[in-house]
Amino acid sequence: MIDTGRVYRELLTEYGYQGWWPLYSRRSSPGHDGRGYGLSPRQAPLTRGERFEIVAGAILTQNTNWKNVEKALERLFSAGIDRPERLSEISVEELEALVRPSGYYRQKARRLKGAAAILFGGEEDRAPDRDFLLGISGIGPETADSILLYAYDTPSFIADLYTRRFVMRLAGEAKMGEYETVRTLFEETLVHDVSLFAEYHALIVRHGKEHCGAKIRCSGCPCRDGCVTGRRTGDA
DNA sequence: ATCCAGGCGTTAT
DNA sequence: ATAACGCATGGA
Repeated sequence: MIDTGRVYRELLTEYGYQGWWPLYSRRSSPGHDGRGYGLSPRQAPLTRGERFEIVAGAILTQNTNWKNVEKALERLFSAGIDRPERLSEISVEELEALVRPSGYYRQKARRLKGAAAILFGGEEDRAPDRDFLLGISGIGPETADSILLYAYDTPSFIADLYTRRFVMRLAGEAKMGEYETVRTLFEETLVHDVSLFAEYHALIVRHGKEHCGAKIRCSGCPCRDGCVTGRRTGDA
C-alpha cells in the first residue's frame, strides 16, 4: 500500500510550496512566486471573479496543456470577461474566438457559458454539491473536484491523470486505477484538509511534469525509495 | 513529424 | 460495466 503521507512530504521537500490555484488575476500580487503565481497561503478570500476564473480554468484545461489555458484566460481578461456577468453579455461565437488557444474551443465555449450561468446565475455563493456539479454538462469528476477544492474550499481530492499514473507507478501496477478508486485512496488515508489536498494535487502535477508524466524519468526522482517502478526499472 | 497536455459526453460492444 | 471515438490547439 502507498504511504500517502510520506509521499506528500517527499514531494514538498523536493519541489517546495506550489500555492495553487494559479490565479491569473493575482499574478502580480505580493506573494507571487514568479512561476505559479499562486499566493502563499491565501492572503485574501476569493472574490466572485476569482471563483469564476477558477471554474473557467478548470474547464479550459481539460485534456489541455496549462500554457494554452493561460493564453485563453489572458484573452478572456483582455476582452473584459473577468466576471460571470460579463460572460452572459457575449455570444458563444465571440467566446469561441477568445478561448480558441485552449483547444476544443467550440465545446469549451458552449460548456463554459452554460456552467457559469448555472453556478453564478443565482445569488447564493454557497458551495455546490458534488453531484450537482456532475450534472452540469462539461463538468466531470476531475473538474468537479477542482471546482470544489479550489473555488469553494471543500476538501475533495483530485485524482487527475497525473495522479492516477503516479499511483500506478508507485504501486507497480500495469494499468491505472479508476478515478473514484484513486480519489478514495487519498481521501481515506489523509486528513480532510483543504490546504493539504490543494497542495498535494499541485505537487503531483509538478512531479508529473518533471518526472512522472507519460514520459517517465526516474533519475533524480524524490519518490524512488517507496516506488515499485522506480526500484524495478533503473531508468538512465 | 509524432506525441503529449491538469477530460468529458456520446455511442457502441 | 467497459471501450472507442470526436473534440482542437500549441509546444517539445
